[in-house]
Amino acid sequence: MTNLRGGDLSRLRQLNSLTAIRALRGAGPLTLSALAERTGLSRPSMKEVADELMELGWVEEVPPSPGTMGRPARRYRFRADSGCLVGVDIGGHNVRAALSDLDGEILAETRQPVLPDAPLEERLAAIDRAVSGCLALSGRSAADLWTVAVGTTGVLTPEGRIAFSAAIPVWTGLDLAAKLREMFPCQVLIENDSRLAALAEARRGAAQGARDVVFLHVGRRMGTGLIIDGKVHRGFGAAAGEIVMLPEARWYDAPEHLNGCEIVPEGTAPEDAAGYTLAAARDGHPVALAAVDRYVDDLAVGTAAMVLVLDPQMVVLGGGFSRSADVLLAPLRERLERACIRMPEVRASTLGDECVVMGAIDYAADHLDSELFTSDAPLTPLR
Amino acid sequence: MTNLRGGDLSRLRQLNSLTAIRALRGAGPLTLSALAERTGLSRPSMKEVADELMELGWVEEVPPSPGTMGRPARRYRFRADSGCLVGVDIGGHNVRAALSDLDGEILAETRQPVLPDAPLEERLAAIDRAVSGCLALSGRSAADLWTVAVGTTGVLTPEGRIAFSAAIPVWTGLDLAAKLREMFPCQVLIENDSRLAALAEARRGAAQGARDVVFLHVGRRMGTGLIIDGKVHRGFGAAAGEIVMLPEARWYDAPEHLNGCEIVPEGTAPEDAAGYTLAAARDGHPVALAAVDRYVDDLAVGTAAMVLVLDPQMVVLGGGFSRSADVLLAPLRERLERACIRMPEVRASTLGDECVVMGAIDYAADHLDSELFTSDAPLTPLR
DNA sequence: TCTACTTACGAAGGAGCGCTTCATTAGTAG
DNA sequence: CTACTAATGAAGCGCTCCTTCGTAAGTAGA
Repeated sequence: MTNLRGGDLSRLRQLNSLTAIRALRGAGPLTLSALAERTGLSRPSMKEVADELMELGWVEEVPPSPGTMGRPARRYRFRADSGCLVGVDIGGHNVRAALSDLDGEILAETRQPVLPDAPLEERLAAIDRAVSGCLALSGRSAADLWTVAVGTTGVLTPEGRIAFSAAIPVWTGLDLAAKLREMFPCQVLIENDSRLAALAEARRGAAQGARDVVFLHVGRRMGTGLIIDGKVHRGFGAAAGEIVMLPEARWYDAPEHLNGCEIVPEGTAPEDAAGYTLAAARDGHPVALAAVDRYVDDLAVGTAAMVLVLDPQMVVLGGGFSRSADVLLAPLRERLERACIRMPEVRASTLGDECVVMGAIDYAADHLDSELFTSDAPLTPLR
Repeated sequence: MTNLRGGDLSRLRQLNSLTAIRALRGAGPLTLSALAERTGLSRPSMKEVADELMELGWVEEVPPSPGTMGRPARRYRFRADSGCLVGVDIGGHNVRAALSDLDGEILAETRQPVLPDAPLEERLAAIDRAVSGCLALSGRSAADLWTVAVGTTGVLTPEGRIAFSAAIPVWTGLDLAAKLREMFPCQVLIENDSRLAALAEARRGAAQGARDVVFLHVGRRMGTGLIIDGKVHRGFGAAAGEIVMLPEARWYDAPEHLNGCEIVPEGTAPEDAAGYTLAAARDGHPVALAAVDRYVDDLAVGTAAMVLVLDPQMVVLGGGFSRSADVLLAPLRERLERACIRMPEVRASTLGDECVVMGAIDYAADHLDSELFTSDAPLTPLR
């Protein structure tokens, strides 16, 4: 919209090349005729565009599909393998990474355990190992890396520093963007992990197709991610979604209802306490059920606030406790039904632990798309 | 982005024509050379484009500006007067309307008083009178109308029905979109009034330039409007911003602190009570100050919720009570400072009573822009 | 009033891109 | 082996934009 550049003839060719790439990315290999039909170009013109894209390395020919009437048509496909994207999830206990092709198709995944109080260097080394592992698994080299997108716990600054992280003490104050740019000689993107999880759910998970989504990370720590108009909403200072900080929203202490439930046996590890309560509730234990009730009471307040503010199409329940979504969903729906003007769909996450890395990859792919399709620069040759 | 249409040569011309129109709309009359420079086209090509736009009626020549060196250059301007937009604000006590040219420049304004409990027909007639008045004042006819954008109190449905209106009882359940389409043979848009006020503040008022804005309508009724990424956020069911419905946000009864303050003299009209308290607070009356304190305490809770959820660049205080913004801003800022992770700017509305009509006009202009600049259809001749 | 200077205008020639058309080629079906 | 189908490749056309250059219409100064 802000673009005030008029066009040259070459601009038209560029437009058509991009349209062709988009068509190929949307559907598998296509023949020239199919491409021409989809892009609205004539076949001869389409041929010329395709030749150019082949020469630049963006597109390649695949063997014609046999068994058709008439002369077999050439087929082209987008060379999604000519680069790769990496998504990283930096959590308290694990660093996860996944590698995908340029279409976001996942090719390799790794996980590196880290202690929450591990020193900075150790965690950064784990990131390095996780990414290297993905590259090795998929037979790629660092030179193939186009974009590394990282999701991390904590409050970020717009520039990619960690303003504050409760889960990873040494993280607070770190200029993560700078560190990562030292490590990876490619585009580096940083986002909050809940926001990336939200994106993943909106693209491949429970909220597929929805353009306005509220993602709730329910676990020992509460977090949220907002998708607005199909995009991650980060806010002016990259601090959107932090309603957990508002006492009246009753989120901050909500998990304590589950963690501190009196039926949890002495000596249970703190990270397993809530799971114990939720499991007991599933079995119908009255004390556990009461605890879950109090938990959902609190959870519903902050959730209703977000729903009333945003009127999203869907609310997705993710995070550790969402493994017990069957216990939580019904009472949450019931409370929201009473509190909200328009009741959104409420669903459980379908992506599980890989949620954040997938969101990171989607985030990287989005960024790539916007660079490709909104830039005025002509297409550059690929290696 | 979703557009998969490749381009013809004519598409290139269309692109360049639109670019030229946009350049002309952005800056006043321009010479051919200036236009060529801005659009990146060569002068001869620009000439051709300009000729075509003149022929179609989108652009006209203005007399060359004298007193320059060299041969005086032709100057062109966008014919913003070749159509007009109307914005309407349907409130409880008044129907306001404003008429603008296609650039959103306001040419006429009218106001029609209506009683809150007036029958439906009477209010619709007032709308008609308000719009006709604008047309008459500006010497236009209904045929010049391109778009009518209407802001109204109440909760809307996405289709333009009134789901519920507390301020205008007969409004509830009305298919306003259908009624208005009967009345006006042009594009009709309907939005919530607070959202349009928010848009106006973001475009011409206190929040100019900000892309993420929370607008608070503080008055006898509370309301909000959200601007996200520069656009009105309406939500999936057109019910965004209704946090007033959440008891924990403490908005619903907040005005009562001011209305019901004990220093308000017996017999004061209900609509003047809060103003009395606020005025007394400005004069330092301790009881009034305490009431204002309690009011802002409540106001800050819901506001903090929205700020924490969205992390906007700015919060704008509008509505009836914002006339006393000097009394409210400082304590509100103080509370938000404590509650929020990142403190947004907090400002008072600068547009006053015409806020909603202006927002309606901006809304109409946005709609027109998106129709113009994203459509694939070639430019049509203008009468 | 005349000349020099500045700036815009307009016509001519050229290059790039996409379109249509049509003969040719490479398969399958009987 | 022939008929049919569908893709290919080359030729010719038209449109849009570009560059270049001579001309026109003003101002500034002698």
